[in-house]
Amino acid sequence: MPEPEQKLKKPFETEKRSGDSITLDVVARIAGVSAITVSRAINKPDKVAPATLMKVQDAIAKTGYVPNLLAGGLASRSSKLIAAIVPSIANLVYSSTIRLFSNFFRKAGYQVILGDSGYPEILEEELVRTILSRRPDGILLTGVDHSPSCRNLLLAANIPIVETWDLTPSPLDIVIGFNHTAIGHEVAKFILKKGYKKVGFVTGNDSRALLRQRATLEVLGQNGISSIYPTTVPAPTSLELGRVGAKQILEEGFDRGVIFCSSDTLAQGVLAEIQSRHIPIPEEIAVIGFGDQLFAAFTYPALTTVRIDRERIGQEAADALLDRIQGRPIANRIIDIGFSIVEREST
Amino acid sequence: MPEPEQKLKKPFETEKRSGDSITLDVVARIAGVSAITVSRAINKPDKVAPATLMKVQDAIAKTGYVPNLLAGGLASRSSKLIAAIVPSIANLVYSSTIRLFSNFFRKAGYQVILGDSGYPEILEEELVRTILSRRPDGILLTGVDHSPSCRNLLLAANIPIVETWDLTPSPLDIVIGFNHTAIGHEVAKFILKKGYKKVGFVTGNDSRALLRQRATLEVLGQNGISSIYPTTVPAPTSLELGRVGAKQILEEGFDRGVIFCSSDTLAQGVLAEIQSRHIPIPEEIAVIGFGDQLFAAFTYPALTTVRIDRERIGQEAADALLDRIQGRPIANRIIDIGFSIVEREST
DNA sequence: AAAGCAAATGTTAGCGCTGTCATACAAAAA
DNA sequence: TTTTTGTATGACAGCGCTAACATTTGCTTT
Repeated sequence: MPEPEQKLKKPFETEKRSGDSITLDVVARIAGVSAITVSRAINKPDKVAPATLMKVQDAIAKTGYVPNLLAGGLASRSSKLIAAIVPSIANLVYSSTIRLFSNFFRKAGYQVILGDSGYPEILEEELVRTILSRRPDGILLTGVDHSPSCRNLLLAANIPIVETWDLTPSPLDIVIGFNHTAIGHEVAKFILKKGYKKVGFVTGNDSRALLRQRATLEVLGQNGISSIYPTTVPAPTSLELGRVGAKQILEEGFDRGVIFCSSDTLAQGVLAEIQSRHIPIPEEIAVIGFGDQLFAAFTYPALTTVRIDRERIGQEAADALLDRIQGRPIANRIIDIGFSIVEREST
Repeated sequence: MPEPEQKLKKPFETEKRSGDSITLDVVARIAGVSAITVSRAINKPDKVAPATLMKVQDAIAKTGYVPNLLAGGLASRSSKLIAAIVPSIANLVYSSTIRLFSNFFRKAGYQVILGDSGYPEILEEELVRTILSRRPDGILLTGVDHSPSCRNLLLAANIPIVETWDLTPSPLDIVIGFNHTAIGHEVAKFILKKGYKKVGFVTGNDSRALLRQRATLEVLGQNGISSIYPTTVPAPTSLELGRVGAKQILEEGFDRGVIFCSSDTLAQGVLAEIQSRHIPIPEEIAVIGFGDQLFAAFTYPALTTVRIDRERIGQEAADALLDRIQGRPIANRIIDIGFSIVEREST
C-alpha cells in the first residue's frame, strides 16, 4: 500500500478574479493578431488566411489554451449543448440509445447533458428547469406525458424538442416512438396462435408497460382466455424483480403457459426462477420479453421478445433535432418506428 | 395512426440578438428592485428581506424566468458543473455508480456532465479538452493512466480531480480504487483452496482486467497449476462475448475446472453457454465473475464473484470532490476501498 | 441626540467570448 | 491608371449575470 502523503498538491488558491487564466486575448497577443481572429481560427478556420491560422495554432499549443464555452455560448447565444432526459441512465435500454445519440452529436460539435427523471422525489418540471438553465440548443425527452407547467416551460424555451418511446397526435414538436397498444394486441395474437391457455404477466410499474399489459389482456379476454396471473413489480426493473414476479405467479398456482414480461431484464429473472425449479422452458412454461436487448439472443434458452429498434429511435431523434437546430425543414413530426416479435427458444 | 400534420409549430424564428428573452433585468423591473437583488433572491435567499423575496418570487413566476447559468457561470467563475469520464455509459458497472454520483451532486446544486471515453477513435485528451471547455468545477476520471499531455491539461485546469477504479502512488489529485493485483492473488488462492485443477479465463481486453488475470496466473503458476485456458474478448463485455469465450475454452478441451471472468456480464454468458451444453455447474465447471453487480446474486446458479463496493467509490469520490470544491481539507488523497470474494452457487 | 452598527439594497465594472460593422489591402475589371 | 470586388482582419459593443464595493435604512448604544 503506497504512502498516502506524497508531494502535497498545492491547495486550490482561490483564484477567483485572478487574471492569470489563459484567455483568447492572451493567445491573440502571442500570435500577434486580434482576439476575434483567434476566435475565427478556432470556429471558422476557413475564414482565416493559412499563415495566420498557423500562427494562432502555434500560440494555442504554446499556451495550452482551452476555450471557454460558457463565454462563447453566452456571446453567440448557442451553447452547443443538447439535453437528454431519460428515466434512468442505469438502464441499458436507455443508456445504449443515449450513447449513440451522444456520439452523433459529438461529431456535429455538440455535447449531450443527461437528466435522470427516475427519482420519484424530483418533479420533471424541476429537472427541465435545471437543464434549461444551461440553455441547451435542443432537448430529447422520454415519454409524452408532461405536466402543463412543464409543457409551458419547454415551449417557452423555444428550442427543438423530440419526445421519444411513445406516440402522440399532439407532440410538443417532434415525436419518435411506437404504439404500445398495438404491441399488446400483437403479443396477445401471438399467444393465442401458440395455443397457451394460461398467461402470466410480470410488469414493471411504468405507464407504458401497463398500457401494453392492458392491451394484451383486452385481446386475450375477447378470445376467451381467462386464466390470467398479473403481477406488478416496482419501476426500475431488474433480474431480481423478475424472479420475485415469477415466484409470485408460480405460487399462485400457475403451472404451465406463458409469462409476458415488460422488459428483457425481467424476463431474464423469470427464466432464472423457472430454471431454479427445474421446470422445462418452453415445454411447460414459456417466456416473452420486451425490448430485444443485446443479451436477449444469448440467454439460455434464447429469449422470445418484442423487438424495438432502439438505435433507430436514437438516430432519428438525433437527425430530426440537428435538422431543426440547423434550420432545415423536417419531413415528419410524428415518426412511428414500429416493432416486431422475435421468436426464439423461450416460446 | 394519427395525421402527422397537426397545427404546424412555428418555425424557430432565428431570434438571435432579439431582445425579447426574459432576463434578470426584466424580472427586476417587474419586482421593482435591482437586478442584483433578484440574483440574490435566487442564489442567497437569506440575504434578502422576506417581503422582497416574495416580490421577486412573484415576478419570477409571472414571467416564467429561467436563470441563464452560462452567464452566471461566466460571471461567478463557477459553472456548477461536474464532469465524469467513464469508459462507457452503456455499462451498468459505471452507469449505476454515476447515477448515485449525479444524484449526490444534484442535491448540492451541481449538475454532472458525462464523457464517454470508450470510443477508440477519440483520444482521452480530446475528450478532456471538450469537457474542460465547459469549465467544470471538478472532474471524475476512470482509471489512472493518462497521456502526459492529458495530465498537463488536467493539472492546468486547476480544479479538483478524482481518479477512480484503480490505485496509484502518484494521483493527479485524489484517487479512489482498489488493487487489481491483490484481487488476482486472492482469486488464485480461492481457486487453489477449492481444489480446481484446470483454470480458464474469459478476460475483456482492458488493462485492469488483464492485470488481474496476470496476477492470478502468477500465483497459480507458483502453485503448480499449469492447465490454463486463457481467452481474451474485445473490450465492452457482454453476455454474447461470455458465450463466445466459453465456447472457445470448451473447444480447446477444457472439460472440468473453473472459469474466471473479468466481469459478471461475461460470467453470465459463460453460465449460459455451459448450460446450453447441459454441463452441471459447479460440479463439472465452476464460474467466477467480477464486480458483484446487482444481478449476480440472482442468476441461476447464483454467481460467485469478486465484490467491489461501487456505491462506495461513487460516494467517496463525490464527498472528496465536494470537499475540495468547497475548500475543506480532505483526509486522504489515496483511498483503497478493498474487495471481497463472495461465494455463491457457481463454485 | 449623536454616534455606531448591522442588515438590505444598489452601483459599477467586468467575466471571456462573438456578432456586426468598419477598414485595409490585394487582385480583377474597366 | 482608376474603379470595383472580394478577402482578411480589426474595433467595438454587449450577451446575462455576479463580485466587490458603496449607499441607505432602521435600529441599538451611549
